[in-house]
Formats: sequence, structure tokens, C-alpha cells
Amino acid sequence: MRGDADPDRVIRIMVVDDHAIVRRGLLAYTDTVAGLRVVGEAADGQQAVALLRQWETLGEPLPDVVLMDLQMPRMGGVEATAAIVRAHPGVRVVVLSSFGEAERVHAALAAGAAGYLLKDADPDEVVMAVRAAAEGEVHLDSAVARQLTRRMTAPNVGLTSLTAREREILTLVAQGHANRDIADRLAISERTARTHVSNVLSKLQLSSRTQAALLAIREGLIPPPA
Amino acid sequence: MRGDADPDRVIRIMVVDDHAIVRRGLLAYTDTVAGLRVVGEAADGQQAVALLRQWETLGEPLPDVVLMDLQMPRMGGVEATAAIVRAHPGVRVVVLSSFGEAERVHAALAAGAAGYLLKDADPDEVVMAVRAAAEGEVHLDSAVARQLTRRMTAPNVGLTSLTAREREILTLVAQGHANRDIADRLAISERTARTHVSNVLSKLQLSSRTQAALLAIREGLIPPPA
DNA sequence: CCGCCCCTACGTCATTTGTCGCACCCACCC
DNA sequence: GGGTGGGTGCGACAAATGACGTAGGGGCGG
Repeated sequence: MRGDADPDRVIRIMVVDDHAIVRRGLLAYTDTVAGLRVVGEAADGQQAVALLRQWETLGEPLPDVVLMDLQMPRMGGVEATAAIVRAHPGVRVVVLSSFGEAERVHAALAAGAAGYLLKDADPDEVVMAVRAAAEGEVHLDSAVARQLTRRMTAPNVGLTSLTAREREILTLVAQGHANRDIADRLAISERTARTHVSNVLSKLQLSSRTQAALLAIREGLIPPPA
Repeated sequence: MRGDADPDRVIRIMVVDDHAIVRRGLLAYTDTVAGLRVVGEAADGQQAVALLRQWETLGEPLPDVVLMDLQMPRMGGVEATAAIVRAHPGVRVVVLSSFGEAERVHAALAAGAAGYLLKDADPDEVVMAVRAAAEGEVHLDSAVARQLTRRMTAPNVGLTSLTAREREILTLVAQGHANRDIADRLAISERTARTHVSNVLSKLQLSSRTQAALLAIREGLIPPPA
């Protein structure tokens, strides 16, 4: 293994995404960019890990950068990132995600990602991030970085400020239940249920249970009803 | 292409997706396919609708096929599809979605979509579907079609029973707005807004606006707040 | 032209929802 | 022990919500 930063060297990329369209598109797009070349594809984390291991044992050159989606079947992007950086320290993983939540960003970076981009970012930024990663730098999407710092500084207006009981209440609210329903399910009085709902709204700075339901979904407290 | 209609004519495509990467990828990919050409992009439904209207007024040729994502901010794909096929009957909309739920498929087709594909489908199938749509045919992903026929027998309790205005109302409800808010935004009286909401709940057999919001998300009327 | 549907709007009513203050109990910790 | 925070409960009140009937005007197809 030799030093990295060589401007003349073509950056070898592996694309990991469960959408064939995205893979094919990234392949076609990077073809139009000098200095980048897609040398491998995988449809999920397991495939990616297996493919890299196979290449390693066969003595084939590994990619310099892995463009990794997060939401995939079988093995997700965070897990795959952790596995790859552990098994192949020379490979840099750049996350290319649809989501910009601080939660996922933190998880991905903790897993060893060398970058975090949003799919609605400027494609040029993807190229920049890939080059930066190949140089050993870390590139974060500006919007992501902004949101990340905001979460770090902004005091708790998130679900963590809720007590366990309140989260339980919010879960039921987010499933469309009325106060009477909630009270019955939790074997408490309807007044108490209302007290809890009111406290939840107050803590989250919302004005209606519907808004609370939407926030609960956004924060992942319950899966999107899709 | 010899069996196909007019080999000389290039099929003009507009790509609507909130992910710039996907747009650029599809552009680069279709570049490698003879007979297809991307002539426009939009990052959400509103942009797409606005762009088409602008072209129409300027007398510029409209695209033959719109490749439409479903999950987008501002205006989702279902709503945009309905608006486009109504305003531009000559334009065929092919939905390119991450999801294969019968709910969304039905909603999309009811909105006038000429095709429904999954993003993890074979890219060649996308090309086939685009060609088919340009010919006036309808192409459904096989996995999607199978799941769809199952639901066709079920009676209509879906969003299709709603009027356009009611869908508009439901969209705002699903964003957490109160009746007063909705009334202001639509420049109608709060009583009228309540009437609409009440009618929506009645038609959908629901008992609260929160349930309506959840259903709207499930049906793809608005993107999951995630 | 007539009927039908949609959007609009209002009145009225019952119910739900949300707020505020107060209170009790219990577990836990200082 | 005493304080603290969370869960529970109530009363009273204000506001929002939802149901029901009624009704005018506009558009559109029979």
C-alpha cells in the first residue's frame, strides 16, 4: 500500500445503493467526470462487505471511496460502514443519504464515515466530497453540518425532554387515538391523559395533537404510516 | 427499435425528483440510451407544474414523458401528477418511486399516471416504460402490478373519493394546520374549512383530523415528515 | 333548461381538546 | 427526614373540533 494523495491517480469508487437507477445513474454521471471511475456496485450492505472481502482475498485492488446509501434492506449503511472501515482501513466511506437528521449523521460518523452528503445536494459537491475523502479529509454537506451544530447547541426541544410516560402518550397520539382511547389503553383517567398530552405539547412547543403526531413520525418515535 | 413507432423521433423527458443526484444520474444515464433525451428537471411537484405551464405559455415544446418521484417536499408526486395530466393531456407521467405499496400505486394511477416503476427496478425496464408511455401504453412494474390487482377488488374508501378541494384541505390538515389557518391560507371562512374537514372525515370514515393526517401520509398525498 | 355536484357559508349543538391551578402519592436521592 | 420529580387525578374554563341541517351560486352534462 502506498501513499494516497496522487492527483494523477484515478479515484476508484464503489457504489452501494438498493436502487438500481441510482447506481446506474451515478455510474453514468461519474463517467462524465475526469478522475473518477466506478469499479463496483452493491445493492445492500451485505453485498458490499462481501464484495470487498472477496476482492481483498483475490488480491484485486480495493476502491478508494465507497459511496454508501443509508437506507437499504438486509444490512443498512451505518452497519456496513462500520464493518468496512474496520476490515479495510484504507477504504474511505462517504455516506450519500436522503436524510439529514442529526441522529443518522452522528451514527454514520461514529461508524467511521469520511463524509455525509444529501441526495439533493449539488452533484458537483459529491465529486468534491469523493476527492476530499480520497485525500483523507472529511466533507460534510453544509446543510447537514448546520443542522448538526444546531442540535448540539439548541437546548432540548426534542423528544428526549419527554418522560417515558409522555413518550408513551405521544406514541398513541401519533397513531390517531383520542384522549378517551389513550386513557382506556393505559388504564388511567381521561383527565390524566389530557394532562399528559398538554404537557407534551408544552414541552415540544406545539399547539395541537396533530402537530405532535407529525413530529413523532419525523423524529422516528413511530415509523411513518407508509 | 424497429418494431417501435418512430425511430427518428427523440422522446423528450422531464425528470422530477428532489434528489439532485438522481436527476443528474438519470440525465447521464439516458444520455447513453439512443432515442431518449432529458429536456428539463424539477426538484418538486410545484417546480414541475410551474415549469410546464411556463413552457406552454412560451410555446416551447412540452416533454413527452415526465419521470416523477413520489416523495418530494412542497408538492408530492401524486398531486403533481394529477395537476399535470389535467393541464397537459399530451404529457404522460411515469412514476418512479421507492415504494411499492398498493395504496400509493392506486393513488398515482388514479391521478393519471401512465406507469409505475420501482427505483430498484432494472434500468432497462425504465427505458421500456418510458417508450411505452410515449406510445400511449401503460407499463407497471411486475411486482407492483401483482400487488395492485389484489386491491382492485376492494371498495373505494381511498383518496379518490375526495374532490380536489377536499384533497387540498386534507393536505393542509396533514401538515398540522388548524381550521383557522387553513381558512386563511385558502381565503375562505373558517366555517367552510370546517365543513370541508368534516366532509373529508366522513368520506374517509375517520373520526379526527389526526387520523386524517396519518392516512394522508400513508396514501402518499404528502411525504412522510421524516 | 334542468338536475347534479361542488364550493361557499351560516346556525346550532355536542364533543373533544387544550390550559391553568391545585393536590396526592410514591420512589428516589441528598 | 426532607426535598424533588414524575405519575396520577380533579375542577373549571376557553378554544377548537366535528356533526347536522340549510342554502345560494356556479359549472357542467343530460
